[in-house]
Amino acid sequence: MSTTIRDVAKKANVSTATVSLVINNHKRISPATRAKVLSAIKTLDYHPSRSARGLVSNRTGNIGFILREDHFSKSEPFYTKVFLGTEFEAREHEFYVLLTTVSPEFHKGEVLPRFVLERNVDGIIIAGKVPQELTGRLGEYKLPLVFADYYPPEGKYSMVLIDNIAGGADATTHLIQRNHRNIAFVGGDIEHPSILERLQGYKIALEKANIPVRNEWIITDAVSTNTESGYLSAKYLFDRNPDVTAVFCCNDAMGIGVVKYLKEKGLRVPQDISVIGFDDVEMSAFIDPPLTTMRVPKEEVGVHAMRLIRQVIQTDAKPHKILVPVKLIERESTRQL
Amino acid sequence: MSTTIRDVAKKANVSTATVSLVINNHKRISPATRAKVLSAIKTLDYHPSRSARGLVSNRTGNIGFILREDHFSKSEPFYTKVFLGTEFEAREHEFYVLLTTVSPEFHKGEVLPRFVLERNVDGIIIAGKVPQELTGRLGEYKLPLVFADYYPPEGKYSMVLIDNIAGGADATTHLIQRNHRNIAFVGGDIEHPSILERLQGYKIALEKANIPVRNEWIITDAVSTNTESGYLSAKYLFDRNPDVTAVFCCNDAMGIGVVKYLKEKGLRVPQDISVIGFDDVEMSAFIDPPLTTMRVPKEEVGVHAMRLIRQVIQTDAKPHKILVPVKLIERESTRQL
DNA sequence: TTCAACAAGTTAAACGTTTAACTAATGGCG
DNA sequence: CGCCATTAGTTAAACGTTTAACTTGTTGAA
Repeated sequence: MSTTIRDVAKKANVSTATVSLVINNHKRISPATRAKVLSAIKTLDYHPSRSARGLVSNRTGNIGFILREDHFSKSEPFYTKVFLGTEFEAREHEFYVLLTTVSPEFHKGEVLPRFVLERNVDGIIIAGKVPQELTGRLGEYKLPLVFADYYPPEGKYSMVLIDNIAGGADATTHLIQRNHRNIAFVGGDIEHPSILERLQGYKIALEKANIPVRNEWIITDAVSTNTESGYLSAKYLFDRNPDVTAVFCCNDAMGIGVVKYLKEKGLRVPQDISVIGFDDVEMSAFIDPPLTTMRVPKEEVGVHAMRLIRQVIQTDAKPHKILVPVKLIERESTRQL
Repeated sequence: MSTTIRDVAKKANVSTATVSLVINNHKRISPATRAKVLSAIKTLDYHPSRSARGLVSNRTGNIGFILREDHFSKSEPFYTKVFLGTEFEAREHEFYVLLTTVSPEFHKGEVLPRFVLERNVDGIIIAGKVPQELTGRLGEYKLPLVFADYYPPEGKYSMVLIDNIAGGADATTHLIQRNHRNIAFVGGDIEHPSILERLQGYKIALEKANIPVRNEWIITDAVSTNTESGYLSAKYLFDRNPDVTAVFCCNDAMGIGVVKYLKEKGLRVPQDISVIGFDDVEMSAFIDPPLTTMRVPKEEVGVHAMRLIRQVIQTDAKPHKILVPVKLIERESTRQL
């Protein structure tokens, strides 16, 4: 078949153990032998078999990446980009990422991702909100776990999060600085920590500017955080509160829905109503008007997650938290009042 | 550690070979023993180790999925959805998909995806256009290969393709039926077979309707097929050909760019110019006006690709080609002249 | 000179499966 | 009854690595 460690050993006139030690950068090898072995490896184009390695060392070189089905396939390639960042970082360090999606209603009986059961990963990155049942069950296996853009109620894991509070505050402040006072917040699924935090930021900014927080301007009862929900939330909001002049949307998808509703209703953005989103999805630059938003560096989140999981695997360090900052991107959906 | 085949064998009072045979559905086992073994497996919650299996049987249960970096991260989650389809189908059949991206300019010296070198996949799905150098090099390994939404110059592989010719013809016919005669085609990167085929469909439809094909209405020299290129192509087109009344864009991304240009120029869509796209990207429904387009069932492409690769692996059948039909989605960017 | 300490490498077992080759039991047929 | 075929299961080798334990050779301090 293909070349094995034995072929290399023979060619370099050493034992297979030596070859293995070279591959794994063991110190017990002299520079001379190391060079000899490396050259043999190169000329034979040898690559160790993953399966064999995994079998004996219990390190597979794979990282699992778990994502909710609907998060992956939704129009915003948010988690796709997080995944991409993970992939880049993984490649640098000879890891592979096994992506699997889970259904949003992961329930008791459901089987865990196969890579867990078959011990085919060294650690797992969980991106986005996933059902509690899943994280609970996963916790029983003592696989290293890292969360990205979400964290479960029990806080014993490493995670990389977006600085949603600061972002939410910055977005709101942007509107306040443009003389808006009647600023609404639109966010579905308030259960999601990220969204809750953006709301927190909103409140913090208002309070700092001495503007009272009014609950009727905070719409958080949509089922989901997509364009459709944004549309419906906007309808609900403006039917009851015609005096609102600016809307901070918890993400661009909802923002786009809000804009859509406003246009249908005959209100102009930003002349009549200012709208700011969050995420800086690519679509946002192309809708009419281009959406002002908070840019979230998605790939970076993935890169950090991968670094964290490697850390956890190699040096079971204690839980660690990374906050990735966001940045205001001013386009044309907000204006001075 | 975790439970092994030996634990199961002991519990069921049989040899490990028997357990293995049961797992692999071998016929040589009596229903009684089979039941006994299965029950032991269940109570012990046994799952065979991937690594061990892979080592001895040379079947890893993994399928590689190769995609160009820029295709994966681009705003249209086209290939993301193809991947998702693959994942669904894979899960049904106990396969795993290892996704890896390659750089668009894969050159001579560059290393192949690691899952190839480390024999960690049983077959590979290549989605979208990839550098020739890559497919050539991959061909040397005799790994089963299946192409999705692209095929390389040498036609010895199985593939699943979108019926671009019929789709291109249908899109063009849609415009013809609405009395358009001056219909342009906008498509970047004509090297891509899909786009060439859509252009073919365009020509076929025109000829069938006895409308002469005019080369100055066919813009195919953009570097890429994104929104930016669509914008530039539209500029080029309309600067020279103000008499064009409808544009068939080779994909929605370019379509959106075209619409953007037209609006900036003060032309209304569809009152002044009709625009039709291709792909039915989710964004298309949300731009202003919502884009008429040809819907491509993306997940389905992935599902078929996965089925094909399984076929090739299990029964090295001869190359096989699947055509997935597309469907007109009429929205508001086209109108009767 | 002796011997402990170290450096550099080797030996061989182990990882958890699959599978070819073998065995034992049973049944059918002349 | 004797023999062959068939069925149902077992034995043991093999897959390609890693790694603990061992060996051999060298250095340098007492």
